[in-house]
Amino acid sequence: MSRVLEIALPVPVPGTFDYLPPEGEQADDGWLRTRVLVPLGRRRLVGVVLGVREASVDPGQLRRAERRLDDQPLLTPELVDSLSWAARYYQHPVGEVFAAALPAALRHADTRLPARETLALTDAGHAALAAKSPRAGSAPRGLLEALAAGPLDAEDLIERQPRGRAALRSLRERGLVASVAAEPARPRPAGVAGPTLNAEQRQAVDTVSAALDGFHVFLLDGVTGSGKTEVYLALIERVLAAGRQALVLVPEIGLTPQALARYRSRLGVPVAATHSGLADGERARSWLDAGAGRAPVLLGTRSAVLAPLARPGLIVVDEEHDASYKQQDGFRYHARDFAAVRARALGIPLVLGSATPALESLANARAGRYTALRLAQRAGAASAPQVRVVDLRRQRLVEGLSAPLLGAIGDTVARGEQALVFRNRRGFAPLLLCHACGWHARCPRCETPLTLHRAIARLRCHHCGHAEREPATCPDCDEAQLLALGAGTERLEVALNEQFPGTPVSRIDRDTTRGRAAREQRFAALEREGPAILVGTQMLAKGHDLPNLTLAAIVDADGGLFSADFRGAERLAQLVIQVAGRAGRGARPGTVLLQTHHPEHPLLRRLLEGGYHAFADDELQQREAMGLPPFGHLALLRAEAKSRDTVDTFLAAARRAFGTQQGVVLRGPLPAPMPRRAGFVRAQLLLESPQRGALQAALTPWIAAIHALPDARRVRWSIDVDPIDLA
DNA sequence: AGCACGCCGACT
DNA sequence: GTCGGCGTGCTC
Repeated sequence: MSRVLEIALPVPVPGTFDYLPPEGEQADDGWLRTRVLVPLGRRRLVGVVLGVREASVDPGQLRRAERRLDDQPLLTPELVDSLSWAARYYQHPVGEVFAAALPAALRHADTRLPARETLALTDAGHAALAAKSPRAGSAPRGLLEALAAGPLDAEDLIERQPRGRAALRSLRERGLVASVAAEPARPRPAGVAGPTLNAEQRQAVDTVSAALDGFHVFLLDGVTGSGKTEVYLALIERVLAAGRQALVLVPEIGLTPQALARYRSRLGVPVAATHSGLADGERARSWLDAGAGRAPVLLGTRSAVLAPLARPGLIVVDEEHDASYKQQDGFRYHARDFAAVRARALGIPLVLGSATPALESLANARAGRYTALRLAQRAGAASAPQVRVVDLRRQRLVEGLSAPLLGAIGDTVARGEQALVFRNRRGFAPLLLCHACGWHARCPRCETPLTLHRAIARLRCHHCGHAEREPATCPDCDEAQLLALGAGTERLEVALNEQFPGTPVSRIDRDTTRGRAAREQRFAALEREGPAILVGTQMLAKGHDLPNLTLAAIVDADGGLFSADFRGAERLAQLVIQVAGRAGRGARPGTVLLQTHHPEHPLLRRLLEGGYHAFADDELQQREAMGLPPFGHLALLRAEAKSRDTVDTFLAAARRAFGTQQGVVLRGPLPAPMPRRAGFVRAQLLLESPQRGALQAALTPWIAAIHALPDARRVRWSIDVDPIDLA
């Protein structure tokens, strides 16, 4: 009778591995939820101890763990349970799920976390402050002033000030600031009081506050500008007052320095953050602080939902409809859905906020599983924007822009206001065509048309990154006349510059604006500017408030109306409402123009006449009739390989392994919407069931069988439970 | 995923 | 005669 450690290891095989404890040590409960270093084959890996139990095989077969890496459990029992559940639900190897939950800095044995450093003014620093030495308003000055009240944590200090890291380096070099042994000054300044809540906001806060002691999901369904964040802040204050923690999830694009600063200044407590802009060590520190209860608030993007919480009190998912909550590779979890699982396990409320809730969430609210809280009033003076449709049929167009649209932009800038032109396509033109022979530029690896980027004279594949020079003549027939068809954001920028000479045109897309900081800078500049035109992609639809923006235009709504994907219409409706929300946030009313060849399309009419909820009613009916989410449940088995045959053989074998299952329909092999990508051939099988339980029951043995298929090793395959698109 | 083992082609 | 190609199999 020897007890063994059950360990989750980052290898793509289902299940855990058993190890004996190191020589001379006992496998007792003290090992639970710690990280250990173990040998696996020729390698040494870091794993997490999920259990301690009697050996299920002959202990003589087992190897010994090398050593433990943590004195204390790193995860909470609830997190281990929830992640184990997620591994089963999403059909992903449990070791990889735990590896995904650990911050990168903790996935290796040689972890050395940056020590916490407390900084204080030196005598020279005090003197400089008194002598008003760094210029008022400069970043170094800001840091000195912050330190005047007492020593502060280094990272905390840096985040209080734009360009804080560079400023701190210079202060250190000049000997004005130094590391000290003291604790950071506490208590920090009390939170700044927020605006008085309106009746709707108060009602929402009261309703959730009355339910802080148990699991409940609230859908905070509030129009853009209705002040959802104020509701979150008021709730978090109550949770903090009760000595508990709050976890706040925001979309990838939403975790701006401003947003973070707002939470920090309003709550007056340390707010730990996790986002892609942070160094690994800092992310790990936030994660550990949350798990140890040192961080009262954890604010982060998708993966923050995988963090441990020592004293959980509330989870908030802002903009819960946002697609960035779904992980699209590896462990394909949905952070909003996993937040619900954790809130239930933790016995705490979950608040989902959105102006355009996902149809899943609306259906849950309608079925009574969630409690809907409505915020219908725009806060302050802002009034709802007016939406107008521009019928594109038989219109003369300038690079896709109609006369009414150009007229509206002209009027807007003439009034000294700003206009936003939204086009979901980067580059100059999505197609380069030979007028003489019909040749068009295609990606050799994906077989899709290449996008022309004229400014850099290159053709680029937006699916795999392939790039080549823009040809001067047709490679097939040598004809000089190549036509650039269609208009992306780059071409719109050129056209708008020609149409509105003298008005600054600013393009905001992945090509012009890489990274969070660049985006913020662009927006910050526009916040102060007078008349301007912004052209760009999705990036424009959210984020920064631009008070002087009064016109928003959607150049092409037809893509969403006739999308191959079942979520196309939902995405378009969300985009229209979100873009509309960007116009007229200040005192002036906003207008939204929507260009389409199908002004009579029923979904568009419903959206414009009845609003998002009327649209959602119709769309939900259609989904129900078609057995699609949220009424039907889906899982997608994707496969790709260098040769078509390999993919087909694998999917045929997977299909046979499935057989037939009660209440689950298997469709396919279907060609993927992108049948070739980066030199790989792709295809997929789709499982559908009206019952989540039936789908799960069928999936578990099937995935086990697929792991055992010899053909599975010849392809790259993955399973996507609850896919958000079929691409 | 790594990392081995293993059996067939062009090279010092 | 070897170096190395990637098919096959395993990892407590």
